[in-house]
Amino acid sequence: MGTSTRFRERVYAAVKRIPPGKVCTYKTIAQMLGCKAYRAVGGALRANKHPMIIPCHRVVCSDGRVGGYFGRKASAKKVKLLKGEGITITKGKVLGFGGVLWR
DNA sequence: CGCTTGACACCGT
DNA sequence: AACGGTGCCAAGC
Repeated sequence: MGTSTRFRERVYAAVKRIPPGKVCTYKTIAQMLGCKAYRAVGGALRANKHPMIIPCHRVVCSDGRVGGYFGRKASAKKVKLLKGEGITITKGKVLGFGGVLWR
């Protein structure tokens, strides 16, 4: 494992609870942790070395845009993973965002 | 200990 | 709708 911090572990714990076919936002994760560190949440996910265990592809932007993946602003891989769970992405945004939003 | 960097969010224009 | 500036906060140097 890479550098382990309490903050990151809290982020990972929250992300692991997102069920397949649903998405959550960086903002919501931060709120669950009791803070507004939206960007720090992205930073924690960027450090995630176990995407198969921590489903970070289910974390998207608050306006429905897919957001980044593995340090990149955009990723076809992230879109593919989401589509594989039944989520439709149109023009880089989650279709029916409110309906697939978890929590 | 201080400055910079983000896988973001929000507001004004 | 699309930019651009500002704010949030952990991590890295």
